[in-house]
Amino acid sequence: MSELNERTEKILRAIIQSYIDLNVPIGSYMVTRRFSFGLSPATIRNIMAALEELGYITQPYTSAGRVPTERGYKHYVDTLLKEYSLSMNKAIIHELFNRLHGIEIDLQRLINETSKTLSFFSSYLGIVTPPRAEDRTLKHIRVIKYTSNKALSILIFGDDTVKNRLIDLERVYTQRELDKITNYLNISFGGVSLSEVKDRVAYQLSRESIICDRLIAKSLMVCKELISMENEDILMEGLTGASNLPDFADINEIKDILKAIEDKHLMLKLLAQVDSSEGVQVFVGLENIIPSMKKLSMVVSTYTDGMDAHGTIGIIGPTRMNYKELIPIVDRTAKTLTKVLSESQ
Amino acid sequence: MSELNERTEKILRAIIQSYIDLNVPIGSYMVTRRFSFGLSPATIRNIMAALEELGYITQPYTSAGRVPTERGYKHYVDTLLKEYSLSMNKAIIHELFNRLHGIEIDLQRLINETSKTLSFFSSYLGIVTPPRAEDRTLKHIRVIKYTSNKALSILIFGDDTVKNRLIDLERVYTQRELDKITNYLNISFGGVSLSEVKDRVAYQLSRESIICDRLIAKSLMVCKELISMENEDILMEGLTGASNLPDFADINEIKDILKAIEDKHLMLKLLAQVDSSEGVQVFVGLENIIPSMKKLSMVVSTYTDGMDAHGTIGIIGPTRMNYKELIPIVDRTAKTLTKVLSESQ
DNA sequence: TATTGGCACTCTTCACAGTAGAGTGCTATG
DNA sequence: CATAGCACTCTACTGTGAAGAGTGCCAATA
Repeated sequence: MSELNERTEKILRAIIQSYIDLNVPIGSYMVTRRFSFGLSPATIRNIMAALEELGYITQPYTSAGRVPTERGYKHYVDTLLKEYSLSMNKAIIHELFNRLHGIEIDLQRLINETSKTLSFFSSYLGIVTPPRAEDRTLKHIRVIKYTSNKALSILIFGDDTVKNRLIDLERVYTQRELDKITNYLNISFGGVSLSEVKDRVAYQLSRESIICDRLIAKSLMVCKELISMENEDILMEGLTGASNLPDFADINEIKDILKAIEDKHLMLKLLAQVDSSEGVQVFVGLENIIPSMKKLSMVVSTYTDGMDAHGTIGIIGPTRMNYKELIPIVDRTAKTLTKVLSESQ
Repeated sequence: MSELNERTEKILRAIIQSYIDLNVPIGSYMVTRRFSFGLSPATIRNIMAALEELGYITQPYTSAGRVPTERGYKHYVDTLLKEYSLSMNKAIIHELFNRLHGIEIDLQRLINETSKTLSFFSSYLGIVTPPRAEDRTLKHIRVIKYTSNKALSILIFGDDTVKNRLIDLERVYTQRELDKITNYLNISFGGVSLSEVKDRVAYQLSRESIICDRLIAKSLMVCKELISMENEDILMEGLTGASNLPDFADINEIKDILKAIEDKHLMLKLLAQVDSSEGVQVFVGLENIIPSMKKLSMVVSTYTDGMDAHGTIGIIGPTRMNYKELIPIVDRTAKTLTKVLSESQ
């Protein structure tokens, strides 16, 4: 509660919530009309002056209403997250579940649908990253002869998704040899997480001069190549209704978001900030990461695939988005996604 | 040349090109200043009145300059496509090639990069569809035992891309049986296009009661399932610089494009119009397909993957986009893509 | 001492009017 | 047939003034 007493706190929240609802500078009279604090506008005025002094709100110009500052939003969001008595409309919960249920089979589609759903409920940009490749475990590896100098390699992951690639061989191998490679790889790396595999391959390759077994060396090279293809960090977004919202009447906000979408690297940089152990996290004002995103905020949470890997979901919207409504939505979506994925195991 | 004589034609083109350049209603005086026709404004005025009569241009209000109508644009584009003396900046050709060269390996990335490139050069929405799955030929099929009731099926296509999926088996098969299935499928469908495979599977399944060979029936079922997964029509887009362009100062145009992106179905409906045998095609005013896209146009062309399959690339932008510049860009991009794909075979 | 009503003041927003300018159509003329 | 001239139209811009929302301060009050 820091430097604010309960009443001041309440009024700050009233101002911020009003501003979020109306998108208009909030004056003292406005506050008394919308909330029944049993206080006169004059009193509110005094408190507002104090809140301005403390940097929570500000006036766009002399004798205008007050608008929350970044600090104000941060404080507001903090109290929201602390209380966490955020309730949700039953209908929304239901709709949410329905949207994600029944497409467990295809992770890609599920991720896609999730981003659309987030976007649909928020009217802003929905972002979803797939479960981090590095966390996924390898279940089974197979290398099959294809042509004389090409082999088809297949990775099956813990969640039964499959990745594969044709790899070039520098000499002719028999299927028998390939089976030996396969065998070795499965024994070494079956059930191991990709990041672990990476480390082990690097270590073993460094020792390889001692072992001197050509086939095993080759196996490791194959493995290295296979894993390297897992680095791509796909990232889905949706901007479904963003264009409808009056919020975005200011064209520059749309431009800012579009600019963000353009550059996946920026996005990843943004998501790198997310702590996977916590629940919902809110980042108000993204300018410390991307200068042009000064007036944008991000609400994120993490989910797991029911195994070991976790991914990130969230939304990006204007700083003055409706946190009260959106925090539970992101929270719920993350939980629903985790549930759906766990069940499909 | 229809109802217009050469001089009138020239002036119509001057007006449209000026409007595209300046985005401002074009008056008679303006035309004489920007082009040296050796005619006075008064003469131009008479011709303009005639052009308005014919429906090629219109006045936003009494005594304003003229603006092209949809009909005007169509006529303009037709003459552009007929002449086809459209030249391109060497630097752009070079840049274009560089962007697409060297990533032949990964079709997905190539498509992605192409859409970004189109978007980059046009500042509008770039669209690229992958080579039509139905046109692709099947090179090799394999079914591998995975667990007692699951098998891993692998399709290798003519272009060496690989698709796979885990399929459920209703009883336990030995690898020997699966090999037999594999064998049968390869003999039947190796080198055949997917659409052809589809037909044949349907036909053979209808005759299957006669053959009565359980394994073959199962093979066909497997094949059917495998192919059905090929139906997804992925579609990449980019909107890289669109937000920078002054054209889009009108927020509604951005909204229209965003709305289009939202709905892949609409997009596919749009692209269904494209004739794969022709070169560059231009669709002015997309309202007959999607009402909200009245003020948008599409410039498209097709490419092939060096084998039998062809895909579509193009851009969608405001009706008053710079066709003169963008038609060659789309044309060139399609050709570059075809070239890059053919070389990587 | 905290709260409140009253009051003068500030700043934006909106409507309205007036003007400059670009462009037109028409007509008379070379 | 092309053109110069002219009266006319409509927009875009500018400035002004009034309405309104809101403030800060001060004195009165519980």
